[in-house]
Amino acid sequence: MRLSTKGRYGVTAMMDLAIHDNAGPVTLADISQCQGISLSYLEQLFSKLRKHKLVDGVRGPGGGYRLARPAEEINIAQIITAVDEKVDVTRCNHEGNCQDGVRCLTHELWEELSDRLFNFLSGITLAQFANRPGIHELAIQRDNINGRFILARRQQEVLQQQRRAS
Amino acid sequence: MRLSTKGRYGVTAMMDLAIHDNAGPVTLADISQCQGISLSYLEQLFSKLRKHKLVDGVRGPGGGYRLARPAEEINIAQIITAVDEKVDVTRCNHEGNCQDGVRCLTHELWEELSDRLFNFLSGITLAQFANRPGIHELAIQRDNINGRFILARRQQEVLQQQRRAS
DNA sequence: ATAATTCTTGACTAATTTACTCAGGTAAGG
DNA sequence: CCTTACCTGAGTAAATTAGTCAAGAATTAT
Repeated sequence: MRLSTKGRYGVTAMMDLAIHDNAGPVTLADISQCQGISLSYLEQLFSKLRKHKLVDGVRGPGGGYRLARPAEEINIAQIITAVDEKVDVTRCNHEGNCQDGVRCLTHELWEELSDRLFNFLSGITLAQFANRPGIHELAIQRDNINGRFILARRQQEVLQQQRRAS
Repeated sequence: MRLSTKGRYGVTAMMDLAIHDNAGPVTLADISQCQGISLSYLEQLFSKLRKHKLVDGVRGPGGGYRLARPAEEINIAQIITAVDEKVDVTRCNHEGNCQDGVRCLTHELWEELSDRLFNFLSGITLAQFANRPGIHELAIQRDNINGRFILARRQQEVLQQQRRAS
């Protein structure tokens, strides 16, 4: 049982967008350099994320990608199915023709397993992780190390505004 | 996110053993023919299952494989880790050196995900599925169709004994 | 004994999937 | 109109999967 890098890269990148959500679009070049993922590969992944309405692309200078919805409404299962095509452990893709055209003895097991897996992953949203205490501060540090100065500065501003407000 | 056939075959085959647990050892040739899995491939899988003390091999005529422990004490996670090597979705195998030797921003996410996945799979035992109502009767039907007459007969006897006892 | 049965092991391989690269677009902003 | 950045599709090396093939070792039935 494993998650392909596709799925993992997808979630990691989406987490990046979620953390910088209030600081404007994030470029793939940034994510690529910062996380050590090939740019062209990221483009493929984001093409799928876009088709599944999870991100919006903003073209031109100052552009990049941003979440298509609030981070509260995006969960891990959505991301993984978008880039990885499936969260399904049955042999027959839920069709029930696993053994000689009939459902095998363990078909129910796999169905139940898939469903419970999916529910489990659906219950975890981007917001749950992005809003953890200290994660934004950590992200700013990282961004400065990685040369994402503009992003780090905008992020810092947002944070200070929030502090003044509270 | 997917389960390799290795993991699925492993669990399916173990389920077969669990269902026939009280009817003596099951041969790989039986499982192979009945479930349409290559014999040599099954041998590889069972070699691993044996090394992980999940099954016992009984050589010679009338031999086969049987569960090394009660079905209550064998869970899905054990089987999958035995044949599939891992239930881990981190990039770094829990080592925390995902990004340039340091733990990446989402390392905790993957750790938590892996742990929860593992716990989830650990909670499902072979017994839970093998003891479902009607599953033994269904297995006997299947066995007769598939020419596993000896196994079917022994199974039938055990069932009748249980009925008399209750 | 010896033949039949079944597990046991290891080396080898075709096919598929993964994780990319490359080469060319297209849209938006300055 | 030029730079930035998204967007798309085709191709490909490496790894993994899902096997095959061949030989041997232990056990039981005759």
